[in-house]
Amino acid sequence: MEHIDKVAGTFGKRGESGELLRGSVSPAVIRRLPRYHRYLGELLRNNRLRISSSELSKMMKVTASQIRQDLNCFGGFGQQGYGYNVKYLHGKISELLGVSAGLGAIVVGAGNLGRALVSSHMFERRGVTRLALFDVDPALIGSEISGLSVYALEQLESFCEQSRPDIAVLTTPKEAAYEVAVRLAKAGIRGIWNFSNMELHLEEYPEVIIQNIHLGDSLMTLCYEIVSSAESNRQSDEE
Amino acid sequence: MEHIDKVAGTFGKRGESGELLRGSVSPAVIRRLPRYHRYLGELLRNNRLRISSSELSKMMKVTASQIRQDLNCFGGFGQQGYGYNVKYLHGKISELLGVSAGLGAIVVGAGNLGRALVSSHMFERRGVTRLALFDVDPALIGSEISGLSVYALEQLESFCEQSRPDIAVLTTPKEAAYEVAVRLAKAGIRGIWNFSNMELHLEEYPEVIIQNIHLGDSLMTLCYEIVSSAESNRQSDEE
DNA sequence: TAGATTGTTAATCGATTAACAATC
DNA sequence: TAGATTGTTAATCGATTAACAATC
Repeated sequence: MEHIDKVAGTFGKRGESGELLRGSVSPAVIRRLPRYHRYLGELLRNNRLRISSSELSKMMKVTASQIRQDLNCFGGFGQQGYGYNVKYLHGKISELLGVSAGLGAIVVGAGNLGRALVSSHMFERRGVTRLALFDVDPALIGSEISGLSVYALEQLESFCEQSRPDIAVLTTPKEAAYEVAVRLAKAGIRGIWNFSNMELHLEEYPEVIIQNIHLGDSLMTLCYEIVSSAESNRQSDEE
Repeated sequence: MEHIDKVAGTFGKRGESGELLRGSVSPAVIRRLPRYHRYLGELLRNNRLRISSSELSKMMKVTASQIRQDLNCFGGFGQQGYGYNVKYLHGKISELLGVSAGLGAIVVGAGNLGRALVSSHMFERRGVTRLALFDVDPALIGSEISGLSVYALEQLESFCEQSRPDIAVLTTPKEAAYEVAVRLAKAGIRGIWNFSNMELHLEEYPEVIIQNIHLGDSLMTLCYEIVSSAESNRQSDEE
């Protein structure tokens, strides 16, 4: 493994303080990072020591060129003639994705979706600590879901002041979403993972990073493709 | 409204049998359609009769050019000097997205996420009928969730033969996903909305459309951005 | 008609792929 | 060393934006 230590010491686009530079990387590349992370995690579990961009490209159904190009945005993670050390590369991408950053998350809205998300291993598996849930329903407040307390929404600010969560998962009805988002922003939240069906854009708080998720949009593109494929079949039948 | 009837009769890229052509439209455009649909639905609820690409562009934070370019892939839905008729355009996009196609969906896996999805209004709101759930847990089989029966997974094939669902929402554990997907493909499903954490690619059944959803990936890009913004703050502090 | 706004072409920008020199 | 495979530059492709003629 000594060659990897050498690589790590020699290459890599780093800031003065040694961390990896992320600033100027294109969104397209960033969106692909979690997928690399997943595949490398799988290889790691299978005890693979090394992988070449060409073998990985076959597994992931992307070009080897893209893999090399993407990884190189963050530094030279591989080695000519050898490929990539799976453990090392997985670790580097983990680092990029903040797996070791110790982020904490709260879930606002303890309905079906809130429960489903908080009950999954999604957070812990990615190094994110689940801290608490919040809801307005008196029947839920004070109860426990998946080992976490459900607090009253009024307690949001005091909780944030004490526990400084980084991420808020928003699963409230869309009517409440904007108000809650502003309260979260004021309370110093750093990112909002928004599943409420209201698209959020907090112009007043540009420092808060928002991911608007619309599961319905994804269902609709699936429907589009189903209906379109039916149509093209019908058309080729007619020919 | 007569001008719109005229537009509808005069323009539009249509096949011989009159339906809208979808075949050659770029994926980037298709992914944006559901968002147009949402914003137009909102305008419709607010009783707006017409909208120009430039006003819509301000609402949606995209360029007016992109809106016109996108909509024109499917035909001339607007009118020079007037803009777009909200109801007409919303209807056209609904049609494109298959809202009126009468698709039916089953949910395989009645865990937290399966329940959450099936309990939302997501399907009916988009013209998709929820038909049933399937699970292997004897405690769930025979019960009802959100007004739908939970069947044993063994009944999948017989149910599909009878009710011909178009879409299967897959929320099984990842170990089961591939086998279930193949069974669904054999049973004639047309699309799989895959939330299991296994990426599906059914090479043997290219006619089956698969949408692999990885919520964890989206969480990770949020983490990436949070950690990166912290880093760039730190760096500018140092200067 | 005059003003507005689309539809559409051309120009720009960004992302992907190909190719190959560097190098392990 | 020879073979393999990266890192990186150049070429291609696709998507976005700008501009304006067509036209309602």
